[in-house]
Amino acid sequence: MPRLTDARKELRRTQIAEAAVRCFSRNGLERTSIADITAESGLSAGSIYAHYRNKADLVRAAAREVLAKRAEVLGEYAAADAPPGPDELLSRLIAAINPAEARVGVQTWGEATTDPAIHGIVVDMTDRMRAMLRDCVTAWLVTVEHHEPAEARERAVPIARRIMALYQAELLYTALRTPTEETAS
Amino acid sequence: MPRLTDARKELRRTQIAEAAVRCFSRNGLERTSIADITAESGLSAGSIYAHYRNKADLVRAAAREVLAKRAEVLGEYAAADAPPGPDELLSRLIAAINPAEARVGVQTWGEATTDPAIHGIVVDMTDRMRAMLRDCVTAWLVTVEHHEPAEARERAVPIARRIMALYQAELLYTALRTPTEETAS
DNA sequence: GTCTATACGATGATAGAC
DNA sequence: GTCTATCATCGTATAGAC
Repeated sequence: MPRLTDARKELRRTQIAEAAVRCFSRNGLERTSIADITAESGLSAGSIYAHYRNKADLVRAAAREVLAKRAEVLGEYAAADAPPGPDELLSRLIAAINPAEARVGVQTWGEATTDPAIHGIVVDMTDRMRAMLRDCVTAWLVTVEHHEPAEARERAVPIARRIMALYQAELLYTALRTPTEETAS
Repeated sequence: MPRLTDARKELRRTQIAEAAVRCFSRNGLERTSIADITAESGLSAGSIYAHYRNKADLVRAAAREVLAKRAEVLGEYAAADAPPGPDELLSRLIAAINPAEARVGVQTWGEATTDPAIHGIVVDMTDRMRAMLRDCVTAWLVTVEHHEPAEARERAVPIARRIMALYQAELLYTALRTPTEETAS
């Protein structure tokens, strides 16, 4: 198996997915047509269908990309030497919010209410983020607040849940209050 | 102007809108076709278009209905003699959440990120709910906590904002964790 | 792998009878 | 006002050349 070819293939896939995300951010998941994505990516319909089975497949990939990027930011904080406290953690998460991705994120929530595939992705990513937040808070409770590890792990759960909730609300706020940017051309 | 006729007309409108909400709850805003709504309401396409200019108009009406119902529940608490504290207030709001309406609510968030009309409705209703929460908390601060009215009004703002955020997160949680009910037939 | 051109299906909306 | 039947449009997906 030629790995180089695989790498190029994957590169094209993300190129298409990123163009799709820009379209979604502007026009929404369903209102975006394949024609819109061809215009945004510079590729053709045939090329897109060579990389994705159908539109739903592309939407799933785009959803994963957006949510994974959010989780990634969080992962960096979790691995930091000096774990930030709950307030600081929330502040940093909020500061890292990108308006365009926030819009697609909220659109993903809406789609998840009816589409099982998207639902799975959203629930999975949300659970993963919450687990990372819990680990982050646990580390803070132990290192800075000098709690016992067992007790810290226990107390971290509701705190992480609260941070997640406030973060989601802020994401919604950003998605609704930030004007859609025009096409960069 | 015959008022009776107007009343009947309005009744039909809500009948259609309620059928639409049930469809939206199952299949989403965009995936629901006019045919779906005719099946659910028992009416015909022609009849629906006699009451709504187009599908977007119907979606707007449905969005308003769902959000207004949520605001209505809150209004009752605000008018109560013994104003509930922040925690109690949030608990009651959460207890009043209806899974089907939660799903449609989250769908409207997604739609609001790209549709100006829906955006206006959502922002308007959110602001209105937050204002009611603020009044509710203010009343509690004055009556139960014996704060000065002026100070209470000041301190109520961030508290109301926090309640709203946690409520929205809970709404999302319900929308995603509650299975879609089958068609009642 | 990528393009152009096209087939096919779905859906929003309308016309006209009752 | 409500129905049935129909139209026109749009968008996904494919076929076939390069």
